[in-house]
Amino acid sequence: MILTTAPENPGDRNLDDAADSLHPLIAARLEKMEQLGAEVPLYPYGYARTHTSTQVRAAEADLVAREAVVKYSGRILAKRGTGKTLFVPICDQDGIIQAYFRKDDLGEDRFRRIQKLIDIGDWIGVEGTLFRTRTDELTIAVGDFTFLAKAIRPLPEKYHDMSLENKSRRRHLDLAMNLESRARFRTRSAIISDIRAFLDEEEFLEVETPVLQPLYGGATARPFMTHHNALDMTLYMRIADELYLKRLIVGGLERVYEIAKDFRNEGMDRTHNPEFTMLECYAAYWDYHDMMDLTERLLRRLARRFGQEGKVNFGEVELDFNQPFGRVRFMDALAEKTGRDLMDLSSDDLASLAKKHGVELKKGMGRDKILDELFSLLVEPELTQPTFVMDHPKELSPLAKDHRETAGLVERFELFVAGFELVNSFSELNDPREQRRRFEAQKALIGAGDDEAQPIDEDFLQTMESGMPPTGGLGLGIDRLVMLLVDTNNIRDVLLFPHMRPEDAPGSPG
RNA sequence: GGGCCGCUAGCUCAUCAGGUAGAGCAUCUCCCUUUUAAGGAGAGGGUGGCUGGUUCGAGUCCAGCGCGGCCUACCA
Repeated sequence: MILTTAPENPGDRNLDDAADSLHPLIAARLEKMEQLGAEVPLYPYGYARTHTSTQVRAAEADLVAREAVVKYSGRILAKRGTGKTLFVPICDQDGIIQAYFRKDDLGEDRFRRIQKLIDIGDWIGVEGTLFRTRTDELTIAVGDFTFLAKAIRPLPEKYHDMSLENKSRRRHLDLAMNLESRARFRTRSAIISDIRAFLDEEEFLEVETPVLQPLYGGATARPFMTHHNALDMTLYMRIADELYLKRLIVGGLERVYEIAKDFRNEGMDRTHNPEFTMLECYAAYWDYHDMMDLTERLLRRLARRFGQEGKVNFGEVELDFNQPFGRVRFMDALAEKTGRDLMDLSSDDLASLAKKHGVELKKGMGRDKILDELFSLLVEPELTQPTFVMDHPKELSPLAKDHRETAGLVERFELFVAGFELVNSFSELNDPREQRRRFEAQKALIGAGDDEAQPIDEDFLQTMESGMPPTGGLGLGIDRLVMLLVDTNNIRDVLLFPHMRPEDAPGSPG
């Protein structure tokens, strides 16, 4: 819901015009703003604060002893008046410090200004000395104050939580009202910084590759399409960084990584957003065993920094990253669940077995796809503690290298935690002839109606023909990692601006 | 995509059985010089998501649509 009776976007409307159509709450604030403007600048250019809330609290003893005047600033969260005094909690980035305004100290005019013209939601700077109230609340006794900015719209109610929808749609209000929401997003930022620090220590080079690509690849997903006007050509938003990062390996950059948005034109739910953040990293001379080692060290470090000594509470379970991660071969796990070695099964027998276990068989489903479905159904839900699933069927992994011992498999692993896939990695395929065959097989899948299969990328094949060293590669979903570490099961809690459907019905006038 | 639930004041929510709407916070007026979900007295504020239907009468019953939440299936 919105305050004004007409357009949702405040930018669509000149708030000074058509006052009769304004919401009364906004009209009242505009009126006060006018009065206030006659007394003080409405939009000053800065404020020279001396202390943040954290610094005030840290230095309290010294500041009180010296009777020092501090200058502190933030947003007004509430006003509690007793006629000739006023208590005002003021929130800055880190926390809240209460200010105490007293008529006798400020004089008639200035006290009326804070009492009548300045609203909850406004920004203000206060200067004064510190004291503790009767109820032991650290407080600034205000000697003077400076108006910093006006809020024309009211803040949400302070006592009840906003709905998840409102938090997601109006993140500025969520952040304004909920310090724990700010903390969650700071944790996200700290996690990403720490991943960068780790990879930098491991001598990986951070790079940037194109978001707009003439051809998409590196994952199985439907892309977003867009159009370049000057070139009059279709471009795709990337679904993965993989093919470009491998070009850099071919070029001789031995360890590269990118943390960036990928875009997949698929369903949305509490674990999927159309754009999401992915870490991909590639190391020359490494295989997937080396990547498992890297993964384990990275996640253990993060769990020690952001969890409790390497353990992470997630919902009802405690995830332990201190122990060596579990390892299970893809086919072994399936064999254990079904009591049969599925490698030797005929396609018909496999299909009927899958059906028995509740797999929905669709047209164009190859046997490896069926195996994948079976695995999702039977094995994944039970993979709570960090577990590497290794050595997948070939068809599902068109960019992974053949297994060095077992025909029909590739050297790949996925790391599962709390039942969902966090990391996907392989010994990268670097034989251009084999890569071409894999692309041909994908093309056949597209022909058979699989709209997630990858198109043939001639430019990439040509790159690989220049010679690619043995390489290990890895992709890690950052959003899901953050969800694990901050203990939430909804991706909207870890995305500042998750994609939301428009509130207005489509086609309504702008 | 499927199932279930929801949409009422700026925010969070009530409204039993169909008789055209209430509370707390916020806003406005008044009282109160250490409050903290401040308190007290009063006032204003509503296209009950949208569109249709049933009915003398619909926030309430029915249908369609929109948006959201949870569960479920799939791509990270």
